[in-house]
Order: sequence, then structure tokens, then C-alpha cells
Amino acid sequence: MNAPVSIREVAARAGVSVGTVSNVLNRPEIVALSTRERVHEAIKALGFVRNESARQLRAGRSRIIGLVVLDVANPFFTDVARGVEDEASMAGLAVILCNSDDQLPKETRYLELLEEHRVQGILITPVAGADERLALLQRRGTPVVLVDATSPSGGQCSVAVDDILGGDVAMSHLIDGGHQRLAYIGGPLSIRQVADRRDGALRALARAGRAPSALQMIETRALNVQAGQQAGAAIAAQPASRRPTGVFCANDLIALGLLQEMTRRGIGVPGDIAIVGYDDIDFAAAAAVPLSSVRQPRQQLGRTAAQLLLAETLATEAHTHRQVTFKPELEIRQSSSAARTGA
Amino acid sequence: MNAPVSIREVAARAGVSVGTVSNVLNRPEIVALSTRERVHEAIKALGFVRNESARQLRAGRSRIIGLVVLDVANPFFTDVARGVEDEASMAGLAVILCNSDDQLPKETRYLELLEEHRVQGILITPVAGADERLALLQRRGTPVVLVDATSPSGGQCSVAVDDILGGDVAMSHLIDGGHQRLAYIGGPLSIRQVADRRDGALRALARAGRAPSALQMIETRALNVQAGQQAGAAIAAQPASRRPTGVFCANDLIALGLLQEMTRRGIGVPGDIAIVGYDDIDFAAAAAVPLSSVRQPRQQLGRTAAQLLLAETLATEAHTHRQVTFKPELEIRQSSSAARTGA
DNA sequence: GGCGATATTTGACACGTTCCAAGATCGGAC
DNA sequence: GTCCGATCTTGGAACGTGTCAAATATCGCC
Repeated sequence: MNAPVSIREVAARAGVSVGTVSNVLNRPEIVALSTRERVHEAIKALGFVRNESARQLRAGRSRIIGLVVLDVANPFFTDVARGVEDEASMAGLAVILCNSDDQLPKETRYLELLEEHRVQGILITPVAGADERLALLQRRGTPVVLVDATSPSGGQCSVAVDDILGGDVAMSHLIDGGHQRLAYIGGPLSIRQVADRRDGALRALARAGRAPSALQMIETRALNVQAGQQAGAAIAAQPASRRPTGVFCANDLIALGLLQEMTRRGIGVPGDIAIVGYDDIDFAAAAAVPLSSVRQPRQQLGRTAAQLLLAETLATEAHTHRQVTFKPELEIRQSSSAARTGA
Repeated sequence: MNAPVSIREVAARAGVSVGTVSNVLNRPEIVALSTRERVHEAIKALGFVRNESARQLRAGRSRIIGLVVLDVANPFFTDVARGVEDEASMAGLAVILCNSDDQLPKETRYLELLEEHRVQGILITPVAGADERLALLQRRGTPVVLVDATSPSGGQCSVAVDDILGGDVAMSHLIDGGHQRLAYIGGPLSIRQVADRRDGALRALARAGRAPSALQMIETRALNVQAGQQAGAAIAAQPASRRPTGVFCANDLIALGLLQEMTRRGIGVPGDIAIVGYDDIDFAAAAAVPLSSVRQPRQQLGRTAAQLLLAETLATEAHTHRQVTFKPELEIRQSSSAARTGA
């Protein structure tokens, strides 16, 4: 309730000038030991706390980086966030975590907010169609690094995982397992990751000499557990003879929803239906039928993104944007184990 | 890369004074329509973006609230965060989400950071032993609202769920199911929630006329899936005749880890062991053996906390701190269904 | 006691905004 | 033609910090 105390009052109490207090705070080595001690005493006695706004105003930039994700409730993004946070805190920066919910207006609002705060930079998994806005931000001086996305124009740094390869690997695994009737569950297709993973699956199919029509597509509204359950209901409604026996899901949340629905209806996994998910979140391995999944280096993704951002921040005039791509790895578990009972 | 443009340049371009530009931004109704348009044009042409630091400096407080949680990777906290964020964004505030990882030094660091930023207020699930620091913060003028915790001194507002009741309800359910050998898994006990839920379980036990020693305690290092797996291994190592048949877990992550380990080792759930979790995160219902769990109004918790904070912010001199407590509800699912096969 | 050299401290300005008292402009009434 | 009120605009003083050139203190030494 006390009025906040400023550097001026500290100076008065310690019997020095404001400049000296500032020096104690920022370049302690240039101020005499006795003075330094006196100032520190005053700081403690008065309960002085630096005003970061004033610092920022002077410095021109804040010590915050923004991280905008599609869904904070998705463990994939919380793991990315942790990677970002680790790296940021080592550099003495704080992270504002923003949730766009895959909605352009929310994303826009957050970007404005972050720009007004003159954040050090922005890490973002963008909603479809946000490219121009991001380019504008970048041009105005706020570095932008794309996370789990690539820049169409090459105008930004980016960190991504090869989702086409991931889809390919997952589908190849199912094909190798002898599955004839295949399906892909995911959506909305406007999300790049969803579309890429499907394209990868189709590529695997083509390589195996199958027609694209051999892959049943089930598009969902979102990438959460509930959507997976609904897709599961749709699959269960099909006659067993035409039902897919190998299903690749766009992420683990969908796969878990599907798994639950299958179990609930007495359709065996992997006996009747083999399932492969994507992301390899902790819950995938912990599912009662441990889930095969395409692993992404989630935390590493966050760390690298933060590193690229810091590099760009410190860069001299000529900064060349880097596009880092990681390779996903298939983790095979029980949900797609080769031993099929049926067919 | 351009130097950021200030309100002064906008004023020059529009041929008005800085004061007028400020008015256009903050009280557009008092400035003549033609002037307003001219200013807006200049803003757009120059790509002007308000400098929030400067605003804050003048205003004395920022438009940010801090949320400090024990573990961002725990869906419980992401749901709380979503509630906070909803409420905050309605009030035009942004949220900085900080992860203390249940470590006092990390928490301290974040609190300093938030205070330096002169945040509107702080919502926190504190690490044990952080009380004095929080009281100090509050005294210095930064409102603090405790989330999923209560203030020993009554010096802060708080929002919590009655964890003792929750533990009681969960354990009563197992006792009612006829289970004789019972266990509680959770830790570290320094976390208040963990201790309270245990105490609730003991209370139920006492009411049923059982000795406290009837409850086997398994303390874990953390509240995550991995800890649950390890506890599961410990349980599996016991001879079947002495193994607990009813297990209450301090949260769902532990319960899921336990469930996985049991399934992996061929110990049936709920046939051989009934499991009750806590939090009722989305994954609980989605587990292949749907998990009974004590539900907390997670999002509501976040919303209410944010509301209390806003109320305190706007309060006149006399603000009386409120301690809101919610009641948890047991959601019974298959993992603890009454029909026991054995015994 | 005075000199130069070094170590330390000072004081004023700048950062970009908001706020407010005071000034300018205008239309109309007398 | 003057004056009034209403409407709009202006100019400058804060807010709290960092920076830097300039001022002052301190010291060793002759």
C-alpha cells in the first residue's frame, strides 16, 4: 500500500546522487566499496524494487519474449514451452505464453499486445493465413521465429519437424504390418501439420503401389481427445468387414480418444485395429495399450527456437535466417504391434 | 529494422500536437472527426505502435498479471491457466505464465521479475515456505491471490478446493467397495495438497473404524506419470496376498502411471487393484480403463482467482480478503467399479 | 604544498507517453 | 461589433531509469 519507492529516495537516504545508485545496480565495479554498501543498505531498508518499465523505456526493448501457441492444453506445446523457458531464463529473459486457440483474431490481439510491449522477439506457431502480419512485425523490428512451421518467404528463422516424413514413416509401418484397409484421422486440414502428415501418408502409400483411395480420410474439427472419440464412433459404425485395420492419427490426443472408444466398444487394439499417433507425448506411453507414436523433439524444438531468436537479437546488420528441420522418429509400441490376430 | 516511430512523429505528420494524438488514442470522442481521421491516417502510414513501457511508466502499473504454477506440464494447471486467461483478457490484461517447478529459488526469481514489472497482481500456487515473501510483496503494494492454497495469516485472498474432503470422499469410496488393504500414493508431502489429501483419506479410515496403519503410504518424488510407474513397480513387487487392492493417488498423473504399470504386468484394474485418482483431467476419462477421479473445478478456480484479483485491484481503501473454497466431486468410473472379481 | 594521475561521484538530459490547465477557434445572441 | 459558451487543440510537466561528460576527491611523490 506504500507508494513505491524510487531510485531517488534511495539516493537521498544513502546520501549519494541518483547516478551513483544506478551505477551500483548496473556496474557495481566502478563504485567504491563503502558507497556500494551504504546504497545496498538503503535499498534494503526502503524495500526498493527496480521499475522495469522505466528501464525498458530507456533501453528501447523489454526483456521479455513472447511465445504464441495453438493450444496450451496440448502437452506437445507445454513441452515446447518448457524448452523455450529454459533457454530464455538462462539469458535472463521472461516468457509470456499466449494461447491463440487456432483463432486468427485471438492471435492478432496477442501479436499487437506483444508488439506494444516491445518484446525482444516472438516465437510462434502461426494460425493459417498469418504470414503477412508476421512479415510486417518483422519489418517493423520485432524478430519472429516460427515454431513447428516454415516460412514460405524465407523471411524468418524457423524450427520445424519434417511432418511429411513423419506421416510417411507412420504409414509405412502400418503397411509393413500387412494392413490393407487404412485410415487417417485429423483436422482441420487448414492446419499445416495435419495436411503434411496426410501427404506423407499418401507418399508412403504411393511408394507401396497403392492408390490414394485406399486411404480413408476422416477429418475432425480439432486435435483433441474428444475429436478422437467421435472419429472412433464413426469407425465403429462401419461394418467390421470394411472397417480400417490400420489407423494413423494426426496427433496423440486423437489417438487416445480413438483408443478409448475402441476399447469401450470391445474392438481390440491392436488385434482388430492398429493405431499410430503423433507427438509421443508422455501420455502415449502411459496409455493402457501403449501407443505407437511418431516422436518429435518437443523440448529441443523450443530450445532451438529460443536460441535462434537470441542469435537474431544479438546479430549485427547481416543476419541470415536459418530454417532448422528435425527428423521425427517412430516409436513402436503395443498399439500397432505386428502380431495381428484377425485377417 | 526501422527505428520505431513515436507519437511525436505521428503528430508531426498529421500536423497536430502530441497531446492530440494521445487523445485520439485514449479519448477519441473529444477530438474532432476530421482531426481524428488525419491522425489515424498518419498512424497507419507510419506503422506506429504504442509503447507500452512508456504508458506503464506514466500509469505506475502495468497491464499484466502474473500466474505462477508448480508445473505447466500438468493439465490441472493448464486448465487453471485457461480460466485465468479468459477472465484477464476480458479485462484487457495479459498473463505471464511462470513455472516454479516446485522449487523455491525459481519461484523467488519469478516473483522478483513480476514485481519489477509492476504487475497488476500475482496469482500463485506457492511452494512450501514462501509465505513471508508473499506477505512482503503484498505489503509493498502488489496484490497476491493464492490459487489452490489458503493463506495461513488470512492476509491474502485465496481460492482453493477442500482437499481433505476430496481425500475423504475418495477413500470412503474404496472402503465402501469392500477393500481391506488400502494405499495412498503421492509426494512430496511438503506439498500441501498431497498432505491434505492423505489426511482426508485417514479421516475416512478413522470414521470407518480402521487404524491409520491400515493405509499403506507410498511417497513419491514428484506428481508425474513416471513417479506413478515407479510406485506401481513397488506395489507389484509385493506378494499378491499382501498387495493393496484399493489405491488412492494424489493426482491423475500418478494414477495413470500406476495404471499403465499394472496393465503391463498383467495385474488387472479394477479386478486386482482398484484405482482412484485426483483432478479428473481429460486424460483420466480417456484412459483405456477410465479412471475414477476426484474432480476439481479447474477452470473455475482460475476464473475466480482472477476475479478476486481484479476486485482487489479496483478496491477502495478497505478491502477485505476473501477465502473461497470449492467442493470437489468424486467421478466414479471403471477403474474402481464396485464389482470386484477377487477376494 | 603542489603536481599529475587515477578513482569516484555528480547532474542533467533523454526515453515515449499521459494529463491538465490554458489557449484558440467558431457560431450565435445581444 | 462584442462577448459568451462550447468545442477543440496546445504545450509542457511529470513518471523512473540509464548514460556520459564533466566535476571532484584521493593518492603518491617530489
